[in-house]
Amino acid sequence: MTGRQARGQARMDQIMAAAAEAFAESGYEAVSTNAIAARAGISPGSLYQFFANKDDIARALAERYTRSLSEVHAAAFDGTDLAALPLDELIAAITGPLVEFNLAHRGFKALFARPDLPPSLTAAAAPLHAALLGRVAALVSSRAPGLPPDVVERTATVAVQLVRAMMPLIVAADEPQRDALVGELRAVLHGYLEPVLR
Amino acid sequence: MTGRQARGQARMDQIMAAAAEAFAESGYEAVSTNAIAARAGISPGSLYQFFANKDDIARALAERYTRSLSEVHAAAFDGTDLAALPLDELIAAITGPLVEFNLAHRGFKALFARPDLPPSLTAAAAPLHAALLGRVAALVSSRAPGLPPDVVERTATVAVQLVRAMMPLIVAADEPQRDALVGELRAVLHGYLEPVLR
DNA sequence: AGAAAACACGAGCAGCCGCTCGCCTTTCCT
DNA sequence: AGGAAAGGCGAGCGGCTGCTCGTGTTTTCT
Repeated sequence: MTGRQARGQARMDQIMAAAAEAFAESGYEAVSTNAIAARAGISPGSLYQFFANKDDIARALAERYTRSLSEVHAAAFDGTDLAALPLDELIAAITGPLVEFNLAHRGFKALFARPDLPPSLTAAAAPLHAALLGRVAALVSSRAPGLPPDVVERTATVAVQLVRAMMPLIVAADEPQRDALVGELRAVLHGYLEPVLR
Repeated sequence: MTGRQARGQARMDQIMAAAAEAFAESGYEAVSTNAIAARAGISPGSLYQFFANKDDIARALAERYTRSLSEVHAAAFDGTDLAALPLDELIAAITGPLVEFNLAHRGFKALFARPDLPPSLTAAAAPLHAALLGRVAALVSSRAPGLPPDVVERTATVAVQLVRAMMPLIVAADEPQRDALVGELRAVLHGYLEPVLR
Protein backbone atom coordinates (compact mmCIF):
# COMPACT_ATOMS: atom_id res chain seq x y z
CA MET A 1 0.00 0.00 0.00
CA THR A 2 1.72 3.15 -1.17
CA GLY A 3 0.25 6.59 -0.59
CA ARG A 4 0.26 9.17 2.11
CA GLN A 5 -1.42 7.22 4.84
CA ALA A 6 0.04 8.94 7.88
CA ARG A 7 -0.70 12.52 6.82
CA GLY A 8 -4.00 11.56 5.22
CA GLN A 9 -5.30 9.56 8.14
CA ALA A 10 -4.40 12.38 10.49
CA ARG A 11 -6.39 14.80 8.32
CA MET A 12 -9.38 12.47 8.30
CA ASP A 13 -9.27 12.30 12.08
CA GLN A 14 -9.02 16.09 12.26
CA ILE A 15 -12.00 16.48 9.98
CA MET A 16 -14.10 13.94 11.83
CA ALA A 17 -13.26 15.49 15.17
CA ALA A 18 -14.20 18.95 13.89
CA ALA A 19 -17.42 17.59 12.40
CA ALA A 20 -18.36 15.76 15.59
CA GLU A 21 -17.91 18.92 17.64
CA ALA A 22 -19.86 21.02 15.18
CA PHE A 23 -22.70 18.51 14.88
CA ALA A 24 -22.92 18.23 18.66
CA GLU A 25 -23.17 22.01 18.92
CA SER A 26 -25.58 22.84 16.14
CA GLY A 27 -27.03 19.68 14.64
CA TYR A 28 -26.28 18.00 11.35
CA GLU A 29 -27.86 20.18 8.69
CA ALA A 30 -27.11 23.45 10.42
CA VAL A 31 -23.39 22.78 9.96
CA SER A 32 -21.91 23.66 6.56
CA THR A 33 -19.08 21.70 5.00
CA ASN A 34 -17.10 24.91 4.68
CA ALA A 35 -17.54 25.43 8.42
CA ILE A 36 -16.25 21.93 9.13
CA ALA A 37 -13.23 22.58 6.92
CA ALA A 38 -12.55 25.91 8.63
CA ARG A 39 -12.87 24.31 12.05
CA ALA A 40 -10.44 21.60 11.04
CA GLY A 41 -8.07 24.28 9.78
CA ILE A 42 -8.11 23.19 6.15
CA SER A 43 -9.66 24.35 2.88
CA PRO A 44 -12.98 23.12 1.52
CA GLY A 45 -11.15 21.46 -1.34
CA SER A 46 -8.98 19.41 1.00
CA LEU A 47 -12.02 18.16 2.84
CA TYR A 48 -13.35 16.65 -0.37
CA GLN A 49 -10.10 14.79 -0.93
CA PHE A 50 -11.06 12.49 1.91
CA PHE A 51 -14.84 12.51 1.94
CA ALA A 52 -17.14 12.27 -1.05
CA ASN A 53 -19.77 14.57 0.39
CA LYS A 54 -21.33 15.78 3.62
CA ASP A 55 -23.30 12.59 4.20
CA ASP A 56 -20.08 10.63 3.84
CA ILE A 57 -18.60 12.49 6.79
CA ALA A 58 -21.64 11.60 8.87
CA ARG A 59 -21.44 8.03 7.67
CA ALA A 60 -17.80 7.74 8.68
CA LEU A 61 -18.57 9.25 12.07
CA ALA A 62 -21.53 6.94 12.46
CA GLU A 63 -19.38 3.96 11.57
CA ARG A 64 -16.81 4.90 14.17
CA TYR A 65 -19.50 5.40 16.82
CA THR A 66 -21.14 2.16 15.81
CA ARG A 67 -17.94 0.18 16.15
CA SER A 68 -17.16 1.75 19.48
CA LEU A 69 -20.67 1.26 20.80
CA SER A 70 -20.83 -2.33 19.66
CA GLU A 71 -17.70 -2.99 21.75
CA VAL A 72 -19.47 -1.38 24.69
CA HIS A 73 -22.44 -3.64 24.10
CA ALA A 74 -20.27 -6.71 23.87
CA ALA A 75 -18.48 -5.84 27.09
CA ALA A 76 -21.72 -5.06 28.89
CA PHE A 77 -23.61 -8.14 27.78
CA ASP A 78 -20.97 -10.81 27.35
CA GLY A 79 -18.79 -10.02 30.34
CA THR A 80 -20.06 -11.88 33.34
CA ASP A 81 -22.92 -14.34 33.59
CA LEU A 82 -25.78 -11.87 33.54
CA ALA A 83 -28.43 -14.54 33.89
CA ALA A 84 -27.30 -15.28 37.42
CA LEU A 85 -27.24 -11.66 38.61
CA PRO A 86 -29.96 -10.06 40.69
CA LEU A 87 -32.06 -7.63 38.64
CA ASP A 88 -30.53 -4.55 40.28
CA GLU A 89 -27.03 -5.58 39.41
CA LEU A 90 -28.01 -6.68 35.93
CA ILE A 91 -29.46 -3.24 35.24
CA ALA A 92 -26.44 -1.50 36.73
CA ALA A 93 -24.04 -3.66 34.72
CA ILE A 94 -25.72 -2.74 31.47
CA THR A 95 -26.64 0.90 32.01
CA GLY A 96 -23.24 1.83 33.45
CA PRO A 97 -21.18 1.41 30.28
CA LEU A 98 -23.94 2.94 28.17
CA VAL A 99 -23.96 6.09 30.28
CA GLU A 100 -20.20 6.28 30.08
CA PHE A 101 -20.27 5.95 26.32
CA ASN A 102 -22.80 8.73 25.92
CA LEU A 103 -20.82 10.98 28.21
CA ALA A 104 -17.61 10.33 26.31
CA HIS A 105 -19.15 10.80 22.86
CA ARG A 106 -21.58 13.70 23.03
CA GLY A 107 -21.74 14.00 19.28
CA PHE A 108 -23.38 10.60 19.15
CA LYS A 109 -26.83 11.78 20.18
CA ALA A 110 -26.65 14.79 17.88
CA LEU A 111 -26.23 12.47 14.91
CA PHE A 112 -28.56 9.63 15.79
CA ALA A 113 -31.23 11.09 18.03
CA ARG A 114 -32.73 13.42 15.43
CA PRO A 115 -36.12 12.41 14.06
CA ASP A 116 -35.33 13.10 10.38
CA LEU A 117 -31.83 11.80 9.85
CA PRO A 118 -30.49 11.10 6.36
CA PRO A 119 -31.15 7.55 5.07
CA SER A 120 -27.46 6.67 5.10
CA LEU A 121 -27.42 7.19 8.86
CA THR A 122 -30.55 5.18 9.46
CA ALA A 123 -29.00 2.35 7.51
CA ALA A 124 -25.78 2.60 9.50
CA ALA A 125 -27.57 2.55 12.84
CA ALA A 126 -30.16 -0.12 12.07
CA PRO A 127 -28.02 -3.25 12.53
CA LEU A 128 -26.62 -2.00 15.81
CA HIS A 129 -30.04 -1.16 17.11
CA ALA A 130 -31.41 -4.49 16.04
CA ALA A 131 -28.53 -6.29 17.74
CA LEU A 132 -29.12 -4.39 20.96
CA LEU A 133 -32.81 -5.21 20.86
CA GLY A 134 -31.99 -8.84 20.26
CA ARG A 135 -29.63 -8.95 23.22
CA VAL A 136 -32.16 -7.36 25.53
CA ALA A 137 -34.90 -9.63 24.24
CA ALA A 138 -32.72 -12.70 24.82
CA LEU A 139 -32.07 -11.53 28.36
CA VAL A 140 -35.75 -10.92 29.03
CA SER A 141 -36.67 -14.26 27.55
CA SER A 142 -34.08 -16.14 29.59
CA ARG A 143 -35.28 -14.58 32.83
CA ALA A 144 -38.96 -15.08 32.11
CA PRO A 145 -39.09 -18.28 30.05
CA GLY A 146 -42.88 -18.49 29.88
CA LEU A 147 -43.36 -15.13 28.12
CA PRO A 148 -44.86 -15.11 24.59
CA PRO A 149 -42.42 -13.86 21.93
CA ASP A 150 -44.39 -10.72 21.10
CA VAL A 151 -44.45 -9.69 24.74
CA VAL A 152 -40.71 -10.31 25.00
CA GLU A 153 -40.07 -8.10 22.00
CA ARG A 154 -42.35 -5.35 23.22
CA THR A 155 -40.74 -5.41 26.63
CA ALA A 156 -37.27 -5.15 25.09
CA THR A 157 -38.39 -2.29 22.84
CA VAL A 158 -39.80 -0.35 25.75
CA ALA A 159 -36.75 -0.97 27.94
CA VAL A 160 -34.41 0.26 25.23
CA GLN A 161 -36.61 3.29 24.64
CA LEU A 162 -36.55 4.13 28.33
CA VAL A 163 -32.76 4.17 28.35
CA ARG A 164 -32.65 6.35 25.24
CA ALA A 165 -35.21 8.69 26.74
CA MET A 166 -33.33 9.26 29.97
CA MET A 167 -29.94 9.64 28.35
CA PRO A 168 -30.32 13.29 27.24
CA LEU A 169 -31.34 14.24 30.77
CA ILE A 170 -28.33 12.43 32.19
CA VAL A 171 -25.85 13.84 29.72
CA ALA A 172 -27.17 17.38 30.11
CA ALA A 173 -27.04 17.31 33.92
CA ASP A 174 -24.06 18.43 35.97
CA GLU A 175 -22.15 16.02 38.11
CA PRO A 176 -24.09 16.01 41.38
CA GLN A 177 -27.47 15.69 39.64
CA ARG A 178 -26.19 13.23 37.09
CA ASP A 179 -25.69 10.40 39.56
CA ALA A 180 -29.18 10.94 40.89
CA LEU A 181 -30.61 10.73 37.38
CA VAL A 182 -28.69 7.54 36.65
CA GLY A 183 -30.29 6.21 39.82
CA GLU A 184 -33.68 7.27 38.50
CA LEU A 185 -33.02 5.48 35.21
CA ARG A 186 -32.26 2.31 37.13
CA ALA A 187 -35.32 2.75 39.28
CA VAL A 188 -37.44 3.18 36.16
CA LEU A 189 -36.05 0.03 34.58
CA HIS A 190 -36.40 -1.91 37.80
CA GLY A 191 -39.96 -0.76 38.35
CA TYR A 192 -40.88 -1.66 34.80
CA LEU A 193 -39.05 -4.97 34.48
CA GLU A 194 -39.50 -6.46 37.92
CA PRO A 195 -43.23 -7.27 37.49
CA VAL A 196 -42.68 -8.63 33.98
CA LEU A 197 -39.87 -10.94 35.11
CA ARG A 198 -41.97 -11.89 38.12
CA MET B 1 -62.38 46.11 12.87
CA THR B 2 -62.39 46.69 9.15
CA GLY B 3 -60.41 44.54 6.72
CA ARG B 4 -60.69 41.21 5.07
CA GLN B 5 -61.00 39.02 8.10
CA ALA B 6 -63.02 36.17 6.63
CA ARG B 7 -60.92 35.58 3.55
CA GLY B 8 -57.69 36.37 5.34
CA GLN B 9 -58.33 34.13 8.30
CA ALA B 10 -59.27 31.31 5.97
CA ARG B 11 -55.98 31.75 4.11
CA MET B 12 -54.04 31.71 7.36
CA ASP B 13 -55.72 28.47 8.35
CA GLN B 14 -54.93 27.00 4.93
CA ILE B 15 -51.28 27.98 5.25
CA MET B 16 -50.94 26.65 8.77
CA ALA B 17 -52.61 23.37 7.82
CA ALA B 18 -50.30 22.96 4.84
CA ALA B 19 -47.28 23.81 6.97
CA ALA B 20 -48.30 21.38 9.70
CA GLU B 21 -48.63 18.56 7.18
CA ALA B 22 -45.34 19.37 5.53
CA PHE B 23 -43.47 19.71 8.82
CA ALA B 24 -44.87 16.41 10.03
CA GLU B 25 -43.70 14.74 6.84
CA SER B 26 -40.23 16.15 6.39
CA GLY B 27 -39.27 18.20 9.43
CA TYR B 28 -39.03 21.94 9.89
CA GLU B 29 -35.96 23.01 7.96
CA ALA B 30 -36.40 20.52 5.14
CA VAL B 31 -39.62 22.30 4.16
CA SER B 32 -39.27 25.43 2.02
CA THR B 33 -41.65 28.35 2.27
CA ASN B 34 -42.33 28.05 -1.44
CA ALA B 35 -43.34 24.44 -0.86
CA ILE B 36 -45.73 25.48 1.90
CA ALA B 37 -47.28 28.08 -0.38
CA ALA B 38 -47.62 25.58 -3.22
CA ARG B 39 -49.19 23.05 -0.87
CA ALA B 40 -51.65 25.65 0.34
CA GLY B 41 -52.46 26.49 -3.29
CA ILE B 42 -51.26 30.09 -3.12
CA SER B 43 -48.25 32.10 -4.31
CA PRO B 44 -45.14 32.74 -2.21
CA GLY B 45 -46.02 36.42 -2.12
CA SER B 46 -49.43 35.74 -0.62
CA LEU B 47 -47.88 33.66 2.14
CA TYR B 48 -45.82 36.62 3.25
CA GLN B 49 -48.93 38.78 3.48
CA PHE B 50 -49.90 36.82 6.57
CA PHE B 51 -46.63 35.65 8.05
CA ALA B 52 -43.49 37.69 8.48
CA ASN B 53 -41.17 34.77 7.82
CA LYS B 54 -40.79 31.01 8.10
CA ASP B 55 -40.23 31.08 11.85
CA ASP B 56 -43.41 33.07 12.23
CA ILE B 57 -45.38 30.23 10.68
CA ALA B 58 -43.85 27.79 13.14
CA ARG B 59 -44.54 30.22 15.97
CA ALA B 60 -48.19 30.52 15.01
CA LEU B 61 -48.50 26.76 14.75
CA ALA B 62 -46.75 26.34 18.07
CA GLU B 63 -49.09 28.86 19.66
CA ARG B 64 -52.11 27.00 18.39
CA TYR B 65 -50.73 23.68 19.64
CA THR B 66 -49.81 25.26 22.93
CA ARG B 67 -53.29 26.65 23.49
CA SER B 68 -54.90 23.36 22.57
CA LEU B 69 -52.53 21.33 24.69
CA SER B 70 -52.97 23.59 27.66
CA GLU B 71 -56.70 22.91 27.47
CA VAL B 72 -55.92 19.21 27.44
CA HIS B 73 -53.76 19.68 30.50
CA ALA B 74 -56.41 21.64 32.28
CA ALA B 75 -59.05 19.02 31.53
CA ALA B 76 -56.76 16.18 32.58
CA PHE B 77 -55.56 17.72 35.81
CA ASP B 78 -58.45 19.85 37.01
CA GLY B 79 -61.32 17.57 36.14
CA THR B 80 -61.98 15.22 39.01
CA ASP B 81 -60.31 15.10 42.38
CA LEU B 82 -57.12 13.39 41.34
CA ALA B 83 -55.72 13.29 44.86
CA ALA B 84 -58.35 10.76 45.88
CA LEU B 85 -57.85 8.40 42.92
CA PRO B 86 -55.86 5.17 43.11
CA LEU B 87 -52.52 5.49 41.32
CA ASP B 88 -53.62 3.35 38.37
CA GLU B 89 -56.60 5.53 37.66
CA LEU B 90 -54.65 8.72 38.21
CA ILE B 91 -52.12 7.64 35.59
CA ALA B 92 -54.84 6.57 33.17
CA ALA B 93 -56.73 9.84 33.65
CA ILE B 94 -53.69 11.89 32.75
CA THR B 95 -52.06 9.81 30.04
CA GLY B 96 -55.30 9.18 28.17
CA PRO B 97 -55.93 12.73 26.96
CA LEU B 98 -52.25 13.22 26.24
CA VAL B 99 -52.16 10.20 23.95
CA GLU B 100 -55.29 11.42 22.21
CA PHE B 101 -53.80 14.85 21.65
CA ASN B 102 -50.64 13.44 20.12
CA LEU B 103 -52.65 11.17 17.87
CA ALA B 104 -54.83 14.03 16.70
CA HIS B 105 -51.95 16.45 16.10
CA ARG B 106 -49.09 14.54 14.56
CA GLY B 107 -47.34 17.69 13.47
CA PHE B 108 -46.84 18.57 17.11
CA LYS B 109 -43.93 16.20 17.69
CA ALA B 110 -42.30 17.19 14.41
CA LEU B 111 -42.13 20.78 15.60
CA PHE B 112 -41.28 20.37 19.26
CA ALA B 113 -39.47 17.06 19.56
CA ARG B 114 -36.45 18.05 17.51
CA PRO B 115 -33.25 18.62 19.48
CA ASP B 116 -32.21 21.85 17.72
CA LEU B 117 -35.40 23.82 17.33
CA PRO B 118 -35.33 27.56 16.58
CA PRO B 119 -35.23 29.78 19.68
CA SER B 120 -38.69 31.19 18.98
CA LEU B 121 -40.13 27.69 19.39
CA THR B 122 -38.22 26.96 22.57
CA ALA B 123 -39.58 30.18 23.98
CA ALA B 124 -43.10 29.30 22.93
CA ALA B 125 -42.96 25.84 24.48
CA ALA B 126 -41.16 26.73 27.69
CA PRO B 127 -44.10 28.12 29.72
CA LEU B 128 -46.30 25.18 28.81
CA HIS B 129 -43.63 22.71 29.76
CA ALA B 130 -42.98 24.50 33.01
CA ALA B 131 -46.68 24.49 33.82
CA LEU B 132 -46.94 20.78 33.13
CA LEU B 133 -43.94 20.09 35.32
CA GLY B 134 -45.47 22.19 38.07
CA ARG B 135 -48.73 20.30 37.90
CA VAL B 136 -47.04 16.94 38.06
CA ALA B 137 -44.79 18.12 40.88
CA ALA B 138 -47.80 19.37 42.83
CA LEU B 139 -49.46 16.01 42.37
CA VAL B 140 -46.38 14.10 43.48
CA SER B 141 -45.94 16.38 46.46
CA SER B 142 -49.56 16.02 47.54
CA ARG B 143 -49.38 12.24 47.43
CA ALA B 144 -46.03 12.00 49.20
CA PRO B 145 -46.02 14.96 51.58
CA GLY B 146 -42.74 14.11 53.26
CA LEU B 147 -40.64 14.26 50.09
CA PRO B 148 -37.89 16.93 49.85
CA PRO B 149 -38.57 19.53 47.13
CA ASP B 150 -35.62 18.54 44.96
CA VAL B 151 -36.75 14.92 44.92
CA VAL B 152 -40.26 16.02 44.01
CA GLU B 153 -38.95 18.04 41.09
CA ARG B 154 -36.68 15.28 39.87
CA THR B 155 -39.49 12.76 40.07
CA ALA B 156 -41.78 15.03 38.07
CA THR B 157 -39.08 15.65 35.46
CA VAL B 158 -38.49 11.94 35.01
CA ALA B 159 -42.20 11.13 34.84
CA VAL B 160 -42.77 13.76 32.15
CA GLN B 161 -39.75 12.53 30.24
CA LEU B 162 -41.07 8.97 30.34
CA VAL B 163 -44.33 10.05 28.77
CA ARG B 164 -42.52 12.02 26.06
CA ALA B 165 -40.24 9.05 25.41
CA MET B 166 -43.05 6.57 24.88
CA MET B 167 -45.18 8.88 22.77
CA PRO B 168 -43.35 8.40 19.46
CA LEU B 169 -43.63 4.64 19.84
CA ILE B 170 -47.34 4.94 20.56
CA VAL B 171 -48.08 7.32 17.71
CA ALA B 172 -46.08 5.29 15.20
CA ALA B 173 -47.76 2.00 16.10
CA ASP B 174 -50.86 0.64 14.39
CA GLU B 175 -54.08 0.19 16.25
CA PRO B 176 -53.73 -3.27 17.81
CA GLN B 177 -50.18 -2.61 19.05
CA ARG B 178 -50.97 0.91 20.11
CA ASP B 179 -53.19 -0.07 23.01
CA ALA B 180 -50.55 -2.48 24.24
CA LEU B 181 -47.96 0.29 24.18
CA VAL B 182 -50.25 2.65 26.05
CA GLY B 183 -50.52 -0.11 28.62
CA GLU B 184 -46.74 -0.32 28.75
CA LEU B 185 -46.51 3.43 29.30
CA ARG B 186 -48.87 3.12 32.25
CA ALA B 187 -46.94 0.15 33.60
CA VAL B 188 -43.72 2.14 33.35
CA LEU B 189 -45.20 5.09 35.19
CA HIS B 190 -46.77 2.87 37.81
CA GLY B 191 -43.56 0.93 38.35
CA TYR B 192 -41.60 4.13 38.72
CA LEU B 193 -44.02 6.16 40.81
CA GLU B 194 -45.45 3.54 43.13
CA PRO B 195 -42.29 3.12 45.25
CA VAL B 196 -41.73 6.88 45.43
CA LEU B 197 -45.27 7.54 46.62
CA ARG B 198 -44.90 4.66 49.06
C1' DA C 1 -69.87 55.38 -7.70
C1' DG C 2 -65.52 55.95 -6.25
C1' DA C 3 -61.64 55.52 -3.08
C1' DA C 4 -59.10 52.82 -0.08
C1' DA C 5 -57.85 48.89 2.10
C1' DA C 6 -56.82 43.98 1.89
C1' DC C 7 -55.59 40.16 -0.98
C1' DA C 8 -53.16 37.84 -4.74
C1' DC C 9 -49.65 37.04 -7.95
C1' DG C 10 -45.00 35.26 -9.65
C1' DA C 11 -40.64 36.61 -11.66
C1' DG C 12 -36.66 37.37 -9.58
C1' DC C 13 -32.99 39.07 -5.93
C1' DA C 14 -29.39 38.40 -2.58
C1' DG C 15 -27.18 35.04 -0.11
C1' DC C 16 -25.75 30.71 1.28
C1' DC C 17 -25.00 25.87 0.37
C1' DG C 18 -22.53 21.70 -1.15
C1' DC C 19 -19.17 20.91 -4.09
C1' DT C 20 -15.51 21.39 -8.22
C1' DC C 21 -11.43 22.36 -10.66
C1' DG C 22 -7.11 24.12 -12.02
C1' DC C 23 -2.90 24.73 -10.11
C1' DC C 24 0.78 24.37 -6.65
C1' DT C 25 3.56 21.72 -2.82
C1' DT C 26 4.99 17.79 -0.21
C1' DT C 27 6.11 13.02 0.25
C1' DC C 28 7.34 8.57 -1.41
C1' DC C 29 9.35 5.30 -4.65
C1' DT C 30 13.05 3.70 -7.62
C1' DA D 1 17.73 12.93 -9.07
C1' DG D 2 13.48 12.75 -11.00
C1' DG D 3 8.78 11.19 -11.72
C1' DA D 4 4.41 9.96 -9.71
C1' DA D 5 1.22 9.95 -6.34
C1' DA D 6 -1.12 12.19 -2.61
C1' DG D 7 -2.17 16.29 -0.26
C1' DG D 8 -3.51 21.17 -0.26
C1' DC D 9 -5.54 25.40 -1.75
C1' DG D 10 -9.46 28.88 -2.53
C1' DA D 11 -12.11 31.34 -6.02
C1' DG D 12 -16.16 30.38 -7.73
C1' DC D 13 -20.15 27.34 -10.03
C1' DG D 14 -24.87 25.97 -10.19
C1' DG D 15 -28.72 25.49 -7.54
C1' DC D 16 -31.86 26.31 -3.99
C1' DT D 17 -33.71 29.18 -0.16
C1' DG D 18 -36.18 32.64 2.21
C1' DC D 19 -38.12 36.55 0.84
C1' DT D 20 -39.47 41.15 -2.01
C1' DC D 21 -41.81 44.17 -5.00
C1' DG D 22 -44.37 46.08 -8.72
C1' DT D 23 -48.60 45.31 -10.43
C1' DG D 24 -53.27 43.80 -10.74
C1' DT D 25 -57.79 42.08 -8.57
C1' DT D 26 -61.40 41.77 -5.03
C1' DT D 27 -63.83 43.40 -1.03
C1' DT D 28 -65.53 46.95 2.05
C1' DC D 29 -66.08 51.19 3.19
C1' DT D 30 -68.54 56.23 2.70
